[in-house]
Formats: sequence, structure tokens, C-alpha cells
Amino acid sequence: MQEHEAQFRNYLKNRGLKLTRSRALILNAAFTMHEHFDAEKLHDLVKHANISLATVYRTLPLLVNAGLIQLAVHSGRRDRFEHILGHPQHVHWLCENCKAVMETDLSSLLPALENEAKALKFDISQISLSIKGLCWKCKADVNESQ
Amino acid sequence: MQEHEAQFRNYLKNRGLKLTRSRALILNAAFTMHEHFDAEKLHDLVKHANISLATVYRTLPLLVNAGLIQLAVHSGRRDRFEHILGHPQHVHWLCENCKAVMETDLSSLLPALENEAKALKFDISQISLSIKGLCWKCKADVNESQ
DNA sequence: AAACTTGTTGCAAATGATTCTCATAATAAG
DNA sequence: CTTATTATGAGAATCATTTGCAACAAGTTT
Repeated sequence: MQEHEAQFRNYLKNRGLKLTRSRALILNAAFTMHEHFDAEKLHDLVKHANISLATVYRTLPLLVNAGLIQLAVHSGRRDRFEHILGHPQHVHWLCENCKAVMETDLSSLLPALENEAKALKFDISQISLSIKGLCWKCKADVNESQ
Repeated sequence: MQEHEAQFRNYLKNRGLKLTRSRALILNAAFTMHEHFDAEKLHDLVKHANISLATVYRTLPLLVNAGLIQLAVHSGRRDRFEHILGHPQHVHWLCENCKAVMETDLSSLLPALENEAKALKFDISQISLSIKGLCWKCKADVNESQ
């Protein structure tokens, strides 16, 4: 069994919830994805097994609480997620022009943050750093058109 | 005239938009607020002047684009904003238990970020760093109840 | 392995924040 | 003050997400 499946099974058992066929399929679909995904994209991957969109929506928060996925970027009207197991936390660079999302490592900032957390007596469970602006490509386009 | 009003007037004029009574009132209401606010909270402050919720929703993106307010935290289903003029960027610490939001200064992390931005040739327009977890108070409660 | 207890699912209807339509009103420019 | 636009209120429309409910499936117990 994969690590993420073991973790999910464990999470569910701890609170008397059941690992159903639907949940297992949805979990695996989420870990199939190599980019950000939303509920509908996930549903596309599992609807062949007759799994409803409602079940996808019901499973998503379980995966978040189990520490397996997280909300990635809040842009536009749909929630978009990404899986995080064995995936170091990172910075999202969101271009406001072409909507592209780049990622960089967060590790260089971690010590400073953990320091601050200690001062605040705050237990960190999730860090989300996103930066909006113009990517180099769009910046070039803007300059050209002037 | 306040600085934020001047900046808004300027933004609007640059694109042939009009500074109306409604927009001025909404802008001032936003700068009245000392905490995060959503569209409805803003509407509460201006509806006495017969301003509709639709107008509030139409004005919000103008204020964002004018660099006067920004999306603060995406938690729950409503967009929450905060004004940013003369307000240094900060970190949001969001307690997952009591939903309280604390803020700390972002300046200690800025140099590292600006460095990375330079490497990526990325023009930063807005930084949003939010950290979820447990605040000291809730952490204490959790320990007590064990 | 049959019976049970409890959580789960699909479906469809409900919700709720945000956006849009359209007829009327207000603004800036000339 | 006239004109050309843009803005507004009211309410309908959207659309992602939730929910109620009756049928089902998982894990447990006998």
C-alpha cells in the first residue's frame, strides 16, 4: 500500500470513519495529478466508477484534514488543491496577466518563520505563501507594447 | 482630501471612469474599517445612503486594482479584504480552532523574497503569507482537555 | 457468514456569494 | 445646459458548494 493510502486509512480509523471504495479512488486520483486540481477535475477522473460530484466534495475536506492535500491558490471562483505528501512546501508565484503559476522552494524562509512562531507560541500546521505580480514573459510583452 | 481618495480619483481618471458619490462612500467605509471586512460588512456601512450590494461588489475590484485594498484571508466562502495604504504588508496567523487572525510584520522576510523575485525576473505586486495552525490559547485548551 | 450498527452514497433540490441585465440616473466634458 | 458615457438599483441569473433523504456498504459482533 502506498504511503498516502496508509495515512488516510489511519486518519479515518482514528475517528470511526470508513475507508470506502469511493474514497480510495478519489485519494488515488488526487495523487495521480501532477498539477493543481479542483473538484470537477478530480470528478472527471473517477466518474467512470459512478462516483458523484457530491462525494468528491465530501471527500476533499477529509483529505485536507488528513494532511494529504491543501488548498493551493485562491484565484477565480473555484477552490484548487494540490497534494502535499512528500512534497515540500513551496511559494506560489501567480502571474496576474497570463495566470501562470510558478513554484519555488520555501525552505530558505522556514527558519525565520519558525522563529516567529515560537515567539507567538503558535503551532504551525500549514504555510501558504503566494505572490501576485507579473512573470518575466508578460513583463516583456508589456514593455514591447509601449 | 485624504491620500487614499486622491489615489482613487487618479486611478479612475486614468481609465475614463467616474468618481461617484457611491464610490467615494464605499472607499471611505473601507478605510474606516480597522479589521478585515467582506462585501456585506461594507454594505452595512453604506446602505443608509441607498447604495446597493451590487455596487459594493462592483467597486471592490476597482479598489483592489487601484492598490488600495487587497484580499486578506481566504477562509470560509466569503472574500475578506483589508485596506493597505500606508499599512505595511504582514503575515496572517490563522487559528484553525478559534478562527482568530493575528498579524505580524513581513519585513524580515522581504529581502529573501525580493532576491528570489529578481532571480525569477518577477515583478511583485502583492505578497500574501498566511499560516494556519493553533494559537497559544487554543493549544493550552487542547492540552488541558487531555 | 448472517445480522447489526453506523457511516456513506447518489440524486436532486437548496444555498449563498457573486455577477449580470436592463431601464433610469448621475458625471464629466464641451 | 447638452451630449456622450459610465454608473446605479433592483432583481433575476449563475455556479460552485452543501444538504436532505432513502438506499447501500463497511466494519463489528455474534
